[in-house]
Amino acid sequence: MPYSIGQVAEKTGLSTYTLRYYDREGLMPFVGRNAAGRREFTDDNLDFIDLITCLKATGMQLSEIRKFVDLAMQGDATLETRLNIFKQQRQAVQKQIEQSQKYLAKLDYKVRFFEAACDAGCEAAVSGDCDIPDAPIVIDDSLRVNRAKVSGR
Amino acid sequence: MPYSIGQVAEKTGLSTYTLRYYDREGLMPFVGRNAAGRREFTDDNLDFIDLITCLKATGMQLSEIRKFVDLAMQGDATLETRLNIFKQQRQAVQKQIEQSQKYLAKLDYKVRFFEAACDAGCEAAVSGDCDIPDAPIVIDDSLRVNRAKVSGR
DNA sequence: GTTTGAGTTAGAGTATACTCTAAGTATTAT
DNA sequence: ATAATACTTAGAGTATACTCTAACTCAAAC
Repeated sequence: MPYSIGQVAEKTGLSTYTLRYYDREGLMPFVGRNAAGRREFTDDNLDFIDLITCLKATGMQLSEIRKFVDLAMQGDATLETRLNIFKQQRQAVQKQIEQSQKYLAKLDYKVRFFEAACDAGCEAAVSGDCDIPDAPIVIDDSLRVNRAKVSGR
Repeated sequence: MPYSIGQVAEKTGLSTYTLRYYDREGLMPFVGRNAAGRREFTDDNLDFIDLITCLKATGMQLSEIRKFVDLAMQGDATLETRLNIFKQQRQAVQKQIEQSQKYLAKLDYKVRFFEAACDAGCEAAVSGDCDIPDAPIVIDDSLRVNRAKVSGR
């Protein structure tokens, strides 16, 4: 039993607007139509939409995805080209993750910094170097604004 | 010695257009001007721009960053609010990394699948389940299109 | 049989983040 | 002194990816 566009919207989390837009942009040339001209999605189609979502979410533009879809429709002659696209995208995602981990370290530092600042009652009392993400955070107690007497000690 | 907008563009990789746009959008209320009305960036300013870049790159919209900047300009009274923003953003990045790792697994699977397909000469010979990212990939040799006699065996 | 709900298209509108142009001012090099 | 270069602003233009509207068709429920 094929799925209607509304059912696919539910399953994928994409709006029907988005699904039609993707179709218009040539991202879903494989989707069939019934006698009344309505789209009929198969389970295979859903898998392909998941792949589109993966490529999109990892930073590939719709125009690039379109090129990939065109290659896929050409069949086995484009196997190597498609392999290379996936190799490249995999590498891109690896780099993205590395970069995200750097940003995470920076945000970790900021959390520690602002925890110390909240503790001291002011930013001026806290020093440290955010460029070395796990650098020590030093509180100058002479600058402490004992806003809230902190528990312990 | 303060930096001109062009020097900051070089250092940060942001264009002068983008820097002025960010300034206009209220993301850099801390940047000073000289007698001629030109922007003068300090090293501290550069650090803050790096932070903006970090928040932006981890998915925060300029309008949200603007709110954070406004809080930062209000000083110590907003320490806790800012701490919470960083806690939240850190969590968001952790989730992003987890999601990216799932996408990476899917792409890994696709690479293995297309390597097998290239080897067999056609997609039809290859089966597997991409939803279980490291599922075994099986080649049906009876469907092999010996396009290029592959080395070995 | 007619209302309701979901689908269809073409095309307009929106959001976000730039990116550039034009007209002008200031600084530096020759 | 003048030419080149880098800055200033306001505001227009662009890219990407949706998101919605209007007018219409079709199928099922009452």
